[in-house]
Amino acid sequence: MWSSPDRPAYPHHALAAVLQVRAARLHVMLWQRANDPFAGTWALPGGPLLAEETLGASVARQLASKVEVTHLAHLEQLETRSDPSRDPRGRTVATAYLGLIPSDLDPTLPEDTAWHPVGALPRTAFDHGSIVESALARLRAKLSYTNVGFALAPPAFSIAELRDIYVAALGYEVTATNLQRVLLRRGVLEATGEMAPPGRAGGRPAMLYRFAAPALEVTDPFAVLRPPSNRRR
Amino acid sequence: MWSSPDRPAYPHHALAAVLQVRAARLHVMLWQRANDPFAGTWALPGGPLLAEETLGASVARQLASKVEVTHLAHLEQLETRSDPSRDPRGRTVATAYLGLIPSDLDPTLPEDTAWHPVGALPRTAFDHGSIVESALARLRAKLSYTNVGFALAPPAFSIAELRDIYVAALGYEVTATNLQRVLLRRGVLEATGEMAPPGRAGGRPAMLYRFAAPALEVTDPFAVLRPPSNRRR
DNA sequence: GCAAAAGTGTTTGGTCTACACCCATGG
DNA sequence: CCATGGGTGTAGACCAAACACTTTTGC
Repeated sequence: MWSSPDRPAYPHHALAAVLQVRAARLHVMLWQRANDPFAGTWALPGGPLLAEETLGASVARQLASKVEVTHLAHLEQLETRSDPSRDPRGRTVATAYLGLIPSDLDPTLPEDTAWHPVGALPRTAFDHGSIVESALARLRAKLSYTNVGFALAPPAFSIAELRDIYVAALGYEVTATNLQRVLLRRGVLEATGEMAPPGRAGGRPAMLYRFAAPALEVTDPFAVLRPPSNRRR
Repeated sequence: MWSSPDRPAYPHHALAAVLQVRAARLHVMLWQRANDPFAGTWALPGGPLLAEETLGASVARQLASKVEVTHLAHLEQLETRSDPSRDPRGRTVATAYLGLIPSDLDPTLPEDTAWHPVGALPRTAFDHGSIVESALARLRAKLSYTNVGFALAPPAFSIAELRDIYVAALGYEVTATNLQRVLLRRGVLEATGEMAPPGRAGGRPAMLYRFAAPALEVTDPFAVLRPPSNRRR
């Protein structure tokens, strides 16, 4: 390390707010601290940034002890927290990431780790509660103008299943009709050609869809103030 | 410091991409490095995070040596860069901020510091070129769905002047007519009641407007997938 | 045939773009 | 009274919300 009095150095942590829709509710993965400070409260998975890794690699490495990394369909940087008093033991800087896991996966978690509904968090450690809020806000915003849904949905799904995922993540009602039309028009979804078997009570079998792109894309970049159209030369 | 081999510590830098519209073009403030590495190239203002300050305070402090901090109408965190090789001298982590200065101000800069059009950057140091790109993307996105314009515009302005600012920042044409209507309908702008004197060539005098709120607000949060309206009970 | 569930047709409302036109000023 | 620039009126495109209606299944 090449720190000095006027170039002080601090341990840097990488944290992850990993979100998944489970049983029609959005959950966040937390682990329960055994030791002080904040013993007994719940914290985001994470840990120190090592010498030769980027923050992104660090988050992936730390999460590997919780879930298989291949289950993470999306990972993006959220924000960096630097309040000198955020850790009572001494100064740390922490960079938080948002991670998303498709709803069809159910990774086996370590003993101390569990899913918690984002609407009913237990007592949280450090500033982790407000980081979860940030993650939630980011996800909700991006569901509207990107295709992030791909990271919450299974590989194939009916529109009704997708609607349940969006409702859980957004926290308000969305109709299947409009969701289908918005996403199909934008080319975010495409039909697989398969059908889902009807439920036990009968009903028309649902067509199955998939997300057209397996990575994040901005699908509606300009809310307003669009660039001029080129219909006139 | 309480670092250890498995909790390594790194100097942490705070950087600022300060943008301003000058002469109808968007510029970024850069200073020219006198020493290696990257001697002669241009870098973002910034410096080490000190022991008792937050990143936000650090950016403000570092910028104070370049411009009066009161000139900064807006400052927000952008992203954190952690590539181990981003500084050839040794590992650093850097958190970049976006700063905005209204177009009517012309702070006197230090000798080594100058404004550069974002469309024609000189050779840049470290990863600072790509940080400027990030800042630009963030500003352009937020011009569309927030009132950030307040941080680029003077206290009062005609719609034509505001349009010139938006055109410079967005990089494409915007008509004064539509800009006025969009921003007035949303309540982002309000008339001051004053008029601008007509130009030397005559012409109808312009009404002067101001931004209704002096701080960042999200004015169009949901591009699509809006929550259901409550017009029916 | 009837209930259940999926999907389509259609209406309505809202918002933005584009462009024609009208207004207010200096020479 | 005409050129110059600012502002308004209005038509058209597009998009999404809402909701009625049709389709397809199990019983």
